[in-house]
Amino acid sequence: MTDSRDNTASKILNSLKNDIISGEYLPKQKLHIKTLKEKYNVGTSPLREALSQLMANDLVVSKNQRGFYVSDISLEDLTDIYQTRAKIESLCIEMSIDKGDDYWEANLIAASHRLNKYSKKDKPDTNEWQSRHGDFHEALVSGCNSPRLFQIRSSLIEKSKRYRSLWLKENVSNATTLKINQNEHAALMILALERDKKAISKLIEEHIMTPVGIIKKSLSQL
Amino acid sequence: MTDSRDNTASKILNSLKNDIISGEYLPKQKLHIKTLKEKYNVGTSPLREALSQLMANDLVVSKNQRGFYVSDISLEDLTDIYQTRAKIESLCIEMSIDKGDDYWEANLIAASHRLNKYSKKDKPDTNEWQSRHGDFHEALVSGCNSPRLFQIRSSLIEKSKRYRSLWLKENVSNATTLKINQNEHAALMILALERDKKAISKLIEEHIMTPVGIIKKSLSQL
DNA sequence: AAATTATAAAATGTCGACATTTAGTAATTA
DNA sequence: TAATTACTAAATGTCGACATTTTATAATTT
Repeated sequence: MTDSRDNTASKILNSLKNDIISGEYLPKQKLHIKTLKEKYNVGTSPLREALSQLMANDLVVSKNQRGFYVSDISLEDLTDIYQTRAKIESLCIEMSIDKGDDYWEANLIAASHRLNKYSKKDKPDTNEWQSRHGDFHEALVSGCNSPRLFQIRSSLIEKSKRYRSLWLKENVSNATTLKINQNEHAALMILALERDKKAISKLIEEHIMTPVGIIKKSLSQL
Repeated sequence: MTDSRDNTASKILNSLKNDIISGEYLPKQKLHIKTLKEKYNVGTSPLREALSQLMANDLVVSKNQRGFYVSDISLEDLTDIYQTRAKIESLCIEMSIDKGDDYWEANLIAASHRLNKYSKKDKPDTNEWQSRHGDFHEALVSGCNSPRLFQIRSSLIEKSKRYRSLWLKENVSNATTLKINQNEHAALMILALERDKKAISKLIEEHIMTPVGIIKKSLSQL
């Protein structure tokens, strides 16, 4: 992943981004230049270049002469992110249904099967489940074939992951996530194969909004 | 706009962005560090920080040890940008219709009036018309009230402006732009006030896609 | 002459230093 | 004691220098 042919700024960008998304740095936390330089073993320039890119991604904010901070979160933003994400996902799926071919269908069925099997496991590994879960949803939208829309989707997922991470930090167990919507996934696949745009739009929006209530509750008591 | 309390990187970012969007720097054109430093009278660090942010905005790309380039354009990307933009705009308007109140309606009527009046003028100034045109479309979506969706919308508009600029560069006259869709705007307003989501979605998507054919033709013969 | 190699020039990306601004602490005053 | 001021320490943002890589040019070889 981190090609040695990449420059320092690119390499450090990923580390920093992951550390912010995973919640290692908390919202509003100051990102001291000196500390980061030592932690990631880099000089000033590449570090600031990475931070500049994160600013453009809304993960970092900066005030002149007062340095960089992890961007703040809020209940309003949580709702806005997830709602927007739901609408975009719905859009992607509708376009998938319009354009998706046999390969899209086959790939979707396969991804669904992999997720289903793993969901029924006794002691499922969270990372593996999340990976399969992500793959399933990607299979759903993969027929849409719009790079720009995908980019928007990815960027929103990144931002929502931040909220999810912060929530997971509070709740050690995440059995909730795994159980909440097992049958919804099956329903989504069926509706996709039936090319029922209206029904699948409704369902996917609800599906994506499901965690919001839980995260909201957890977050508001901090 | 360019606050003196901003740092050098922020100030130069806007100039650079505008120069790329307006087509002063052409697609694939190399952005020599030394040249830019002299042109904008800045040092290495803030310049590279600005370029880093533009990378995150997809206006600039970079290869390690081979510097920065204005990101390329293509017919496929042109179509993708405008199509995505059309879908997003449609989404914004639908949400506007759901949430828009009396103030939204009033503001929309006012913006429509300002655009209409100016469109009937003898010798309209292009900039003034574009300003009023932009205001009208913003009035349409302003009820949607989702910062994140607005941000996506702005970013797409920026990217589409690039194509429009390149096209304008070829076609000195832009009377086309002004005349193409005068009555569509009136229709959009009426449908908005009637809260006819289905009809307005269809119309706005067509409306936004209108320039694509023209730009495509102009661009493909370069 | 075409292709390869060697050499020179130019450009990139990184670093550490420095001036300037901000934040923190102690001293002063009311 | 609380509030204001003066001072010190820390941190930021910018610059120019330097090592490394790439590109362009000339020389060599087949």
